[in-house]
Amino acid sequence: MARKPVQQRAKATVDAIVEAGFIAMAERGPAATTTRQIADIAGVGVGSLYEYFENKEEIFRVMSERFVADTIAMIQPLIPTIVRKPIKEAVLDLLGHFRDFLQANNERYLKCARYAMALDFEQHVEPLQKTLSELVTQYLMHHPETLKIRNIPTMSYIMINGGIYSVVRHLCDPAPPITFDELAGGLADMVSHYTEREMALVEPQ
Amino acid sequence: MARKPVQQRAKATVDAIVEAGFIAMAERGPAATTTRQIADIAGVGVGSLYEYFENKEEIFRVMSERFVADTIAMIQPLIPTIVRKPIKEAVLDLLGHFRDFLQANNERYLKCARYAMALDFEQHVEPLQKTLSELVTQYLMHHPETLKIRNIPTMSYIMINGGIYSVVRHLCDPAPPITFDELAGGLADMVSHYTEREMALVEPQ
DNA sequence: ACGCTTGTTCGGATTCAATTCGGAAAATTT
DNA sequence: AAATTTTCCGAATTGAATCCGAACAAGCGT
Repeated sequence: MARKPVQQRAKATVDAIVEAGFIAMAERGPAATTTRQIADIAGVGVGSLYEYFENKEEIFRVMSERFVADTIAMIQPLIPTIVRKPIKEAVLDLLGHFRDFLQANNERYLKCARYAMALDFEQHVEPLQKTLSELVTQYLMHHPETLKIRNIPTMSYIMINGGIYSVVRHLCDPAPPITFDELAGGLADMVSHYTEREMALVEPQ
Repeated sequence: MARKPVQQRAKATVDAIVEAGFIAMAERGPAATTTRQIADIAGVGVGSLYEYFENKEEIFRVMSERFVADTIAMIQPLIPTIVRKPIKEAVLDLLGHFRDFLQANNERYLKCARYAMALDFEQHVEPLQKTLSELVTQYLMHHPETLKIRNIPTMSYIMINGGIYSVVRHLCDPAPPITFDELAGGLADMVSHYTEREMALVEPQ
């Protein structure tokens, strides 16, 4: 950000620009949105964009950050409930909330996720990964028997990355080969089967 | 493509442009490559780009298509060998080849995959998905006992999407939290455990 | 080999979006 | 209410993408 807004009026301008960024991106996609469009939607002059943002990229960057922060804020309060559920229900619950979140406001965040996963690829989603890792850790602590599972960091990595991508990809697909419930159920089965099999393998020793 | 090259000379020009596209993309990333750079690397005038490509985007599109086609050509001959192996080895084998393929030529295709997954998101990778689905089908036919598994299309969808993304993401990450071998082993365990657990569940009936 | 048609190359001219800049307007401070 | 700081703006600049028509090369029938 080139300059910090100090007056109330300026803060409103910054908000309007970011908001306009979401609207423009949802309408035409990130590549096709111009600075003039964003400025028009926000109701400010083009020059104003550059008072608070280095360039167009930074507007998208701030949008990504807000998206990730909102996602985390959505997940955090779910954690206490989720960690007490059986594994399969826990996954289904989390995925259901995630889908609703992505689709809210005319899929604002779904479109953003698609973009965030594209350009940044790791930069901004990292805090989200961290939150989900935290969720996994807490889940394991609530289910001590699962602590025997090997390779927990690896499986966590796979499920978080693969899971997020599969869901975003699926929701973006206008003609998906499977339903969302099948996908969610599949991911839940994947986790629960892995857990059960691992525990069965370790038990005999 | 605006026009088809009919003479040999023109075909060479088209090839040089696509080749230059790969080089420029590997050096600076897709967003920072200009038409002039591509033209300079290819050793042609900027105007020549537009003889055979509608616009810069189309150059990237053709690159994506070539990448996917090459990936498929890499996988096809592996199928007969892979389908005869135990599930875990089969996955490890496939992933190893995939990694080597992505990293060849100074990671040319890895950089391309990152981009292909970004903008297109489904358009051009679809043939690859199809090839991998075919591989799964053939694998199942060589291991009839696995046909009892439920939700095969769903699991196939998850493993293909989540697997490709996890691997590409991991290879792009300059400081990955786990090693590639751990990732590959984890994916292989994921598949094999799921398979074993599903077969155990269906057996008793 | 020669003229004619078609295919190819090129780089300057054009278009369009991103970014800059300097001054006007609004808010805040003195 | 003057001075100072903050904010806003849109015309001007910059640079990249794209167009275009002239010049060059290849194929082809005679």
